[in-house]
Amino acid sequence: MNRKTPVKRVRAKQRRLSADDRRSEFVTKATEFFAEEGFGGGTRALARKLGVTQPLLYRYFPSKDDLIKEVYRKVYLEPLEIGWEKLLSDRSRPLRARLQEFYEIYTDAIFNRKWLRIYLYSGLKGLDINRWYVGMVKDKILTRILRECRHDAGLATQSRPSAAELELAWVFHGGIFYYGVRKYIYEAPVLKDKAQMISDALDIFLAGFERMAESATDRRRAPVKVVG
Amino acid sequence: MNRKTPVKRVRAKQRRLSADDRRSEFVTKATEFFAEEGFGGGTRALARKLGVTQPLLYRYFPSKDDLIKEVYRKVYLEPLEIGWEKLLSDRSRPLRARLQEFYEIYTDAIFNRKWLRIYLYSGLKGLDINRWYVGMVKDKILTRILRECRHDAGLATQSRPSAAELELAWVFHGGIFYYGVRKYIYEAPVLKDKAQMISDALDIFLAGFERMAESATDRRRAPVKVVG
DNA sequence: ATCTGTGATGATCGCCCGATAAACTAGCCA
DNA sequence: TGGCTAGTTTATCGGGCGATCATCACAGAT
Repeated sequence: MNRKTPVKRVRAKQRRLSADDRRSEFVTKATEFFAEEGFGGGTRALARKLGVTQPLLYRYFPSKDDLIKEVYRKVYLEPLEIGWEKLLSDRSRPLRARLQEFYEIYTDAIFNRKWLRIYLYSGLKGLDINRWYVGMVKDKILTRILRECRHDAGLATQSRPSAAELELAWVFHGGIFYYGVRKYIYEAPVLKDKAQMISDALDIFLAGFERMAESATDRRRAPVKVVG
Repeated sequence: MNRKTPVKRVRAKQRRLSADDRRSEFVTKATEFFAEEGFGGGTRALARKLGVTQPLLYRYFPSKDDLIKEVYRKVYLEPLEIGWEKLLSDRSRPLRARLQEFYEIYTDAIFNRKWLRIYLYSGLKGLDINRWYVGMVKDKILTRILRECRHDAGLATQSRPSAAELELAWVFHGGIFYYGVRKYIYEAPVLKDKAQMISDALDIFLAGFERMAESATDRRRAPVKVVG
């Protein structure tokens, strides 16, 4: 911004940061704060963490709710910067390798205490942005994965995935997601090697999909149902 | 319970319930209340829901925290009344049928808005009872399932499950659990037929376990790892 | 009918919360 | 140097919170 200061740059300014920098710094720290304390955490405690006084927050954000909304925006948009669309759909590479790489990168982005906690808090509040995210996972990740699986199995890729297919993908996706919850929310011991967990989960998902595809090809029936 | 009342039982008492009944009624309603509002919900609003005044709560519970603890106890112990130990270990029935029935009953017990919300709230707070429950799922459910799987595959059942086996079971279990989260927390559309979801998930889990067991029998190697 | 113990309430305390207004202060330009 | 403006703090308000206490109301014993 308006940063001239031709000379005398010697002493860095200790406070008085530019408004934009200050704002984004506040949002970043507020994200960590609310991740730990929940959104019931007080503005005074937050200000203490920021090293400023509480009323100063209200110079940058009209209300606590507005600050919280910015926290959501930041957190929810973070993992979207990966650009997974191309990664998943790049048919010059084997499907399994694409899926393995995608889930390694995706979980690198969301498997941390901060992201998972804010995600769960907002999910419990039933916020629109949470519903939006879940819908996006369905449309941009699971549907895409299923289309690639169908292509790989030599099936038609036009039609939308069946409800049973989608559920299979959700259970697979949720199983991986729950690894992060166990590790960072429950703080329970998990298999150290995240990549191997993904690999094993992929094994059984792909095997399951093939099986479902076969039984759907042989005759037009619902997937195997062998309840005793 | 000094409940004599030899005659005159005609008119049921409209208020003035016995202390124990009142207490458990409070805990039940408080569970619903905190499930919706979170534990930040106020005692006044809770009392309004109960149809009494706020100070009355303090006649039955020394503090809000004590009431909350009773809510936890009630919620966490609820699904344990099933008696799954025998169900899972009854080798007179086929393994798959046992697992199918167990997960249908277990999810009947925990897949509701109340249970899942309280569980997630307490998980985010990092409460001991939550850690205890996660450990119990591991020891009493997953380890047992894996032992039965090993028995079914003709493997030794003495040794504790390997970390990779446990992770496989966790991903499977977590995938099913996440179905409930999607339905009752995110309120997202899910496959209507819960039993079929369980059946499909079981298919791929059992197939995955067999595969892992085979590769572990052939040579003592880690499960297939086919990253391209 | 009166007494007594307990279920239930009204009034209130001290505290912390989100938010506001006024006062102060540091950097910028004439 | 003397303002002007924007960043920051001090003081404070109204309100809701958890919790307490004195008081009221009612069922059962006498």
